[in-house]
Amino acid sequence: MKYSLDEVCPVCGDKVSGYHYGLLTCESCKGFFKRTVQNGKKYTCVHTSKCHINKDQRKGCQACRFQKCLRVGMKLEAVRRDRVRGGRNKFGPLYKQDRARKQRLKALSEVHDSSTTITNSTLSVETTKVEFCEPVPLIQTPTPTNNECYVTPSHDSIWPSSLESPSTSSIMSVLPQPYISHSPSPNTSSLGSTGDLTVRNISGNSYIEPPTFHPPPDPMQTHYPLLWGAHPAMNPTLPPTYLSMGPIPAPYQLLPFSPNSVIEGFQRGFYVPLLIDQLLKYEIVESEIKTRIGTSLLDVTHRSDVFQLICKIADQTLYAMVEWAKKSVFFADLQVSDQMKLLQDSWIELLILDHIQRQLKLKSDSIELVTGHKFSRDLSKVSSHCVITFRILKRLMDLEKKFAVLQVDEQEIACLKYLVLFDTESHTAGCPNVQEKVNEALCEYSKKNYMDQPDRVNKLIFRLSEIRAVSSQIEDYLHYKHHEGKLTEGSLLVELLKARENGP
DNA sequence: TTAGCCTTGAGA
DNA sequence: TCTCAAGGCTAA
Repeated sequence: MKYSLDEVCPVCGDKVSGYHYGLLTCESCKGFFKRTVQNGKKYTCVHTSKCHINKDQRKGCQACRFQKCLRVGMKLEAVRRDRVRGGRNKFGPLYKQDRARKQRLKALSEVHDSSTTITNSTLSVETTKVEFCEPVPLIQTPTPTNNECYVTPSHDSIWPSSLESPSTSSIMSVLPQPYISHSPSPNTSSLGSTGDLTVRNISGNSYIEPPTFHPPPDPMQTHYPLLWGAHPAMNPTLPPTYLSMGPIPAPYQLLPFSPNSVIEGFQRGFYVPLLIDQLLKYEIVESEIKTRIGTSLLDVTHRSDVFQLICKIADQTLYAMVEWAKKSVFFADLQVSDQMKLLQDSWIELLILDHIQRQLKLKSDSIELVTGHKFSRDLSKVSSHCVITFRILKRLMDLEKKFAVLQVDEQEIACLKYLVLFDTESHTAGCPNVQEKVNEALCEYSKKNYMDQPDRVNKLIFRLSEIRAVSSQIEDYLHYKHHEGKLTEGSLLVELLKARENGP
């Protein structure tokens, strides 16, 4: 099988040699993944579990390399327990499907080299191209902490054999896995398993009363002024670039989701566990974001304007997201260092979920941004030179479609956001079992309200691994754009991007 | 330990 | 019979 030259290993960027353990990877990552799983290797990241993996640096950190293998979708269950050689496994149809999809994409990008149409209900229609760029190798500047990750040997695997993997395997890549563990962060909260939360039992399940909100302390503002210290206008030490970008964002307004929403656990005819109701307590007000973006970027007529617009929207959404998180159940009581760690790890995925949520609400034929700008969904109009952008857009739209098919509701989205937010690799002591609690509530919600869809939660959880894969691509793309000088220094987006790269 | 090449064998 | 994704081997 020949693979096109632009096929790169999603783990390290090297040339792919074929499908290995679930996806197209290079020979070395295939071997690395196999060795790791077969021999039950235990790796420790000497930095912050955020080492950037590329062809040159892939040998630098085994822990992060293996993490990335899992993150991009390499499948543990494809490593054979019995080590039998040859033959095919159950992923054959998956590979076939993926191959067909790539063929279609390739055909599309070869045929079309025109532009993406951008329209706005209030603006004149202009044509522009969405930019395409390949990611470049990145330099990681780690700081010392201790994070480890290990796998149990494949002969101890829970899979009965390589050819029979449980249907729940997709969950393994998202929820805390028996295969992977991380040593706790040195900066951990004092909150215990339930801390000062009140646990009450409803229908055999435990739900958590919301903790009282304590504003996080300020010491970290010095290091993360944008993330934790409101707006740069309040802080004259910050670079002036951001200040020139638009109106000063006041603290974001967060409206209660639905003041009288809980009536004995029922909401709009749906049974809603109290925990989910708490997750929905605050929601980001889009009009606020729009207002703060101002009018400077509304007249989008050029491709660079589009990128700037998207960055500005992301930046302002991030401000709102930080405020949302800081007021949210579980999160509010964490130490600031833990809060930041969680946000640093999840902001891209949260942005993706936010974007998908908006598209689900609008049900529009085009992709609609918070500013009202509309983008055609016709990928054939994306320049064929921009392979990465094409792939990101395609994957985002595929994801969105899957959410639409499932008719994912806002309660479920709220749960997914929390699962993403608390998908910490370091298992900080400040947020024990949050994923488990949210997962339980989601299962309960799904069981009660979608009785005809017993595998609905599995499907939802699987979407998270897809979101994670796209976020990884987006992160690489943003690093490239940053390297190119296309991102605004001093913006929250850049701050988070750097924090993710460098660690705290 | 890594990574490139080799061998194997089920399924198309 | 061919393909190709598993595991194995081995030089660096």
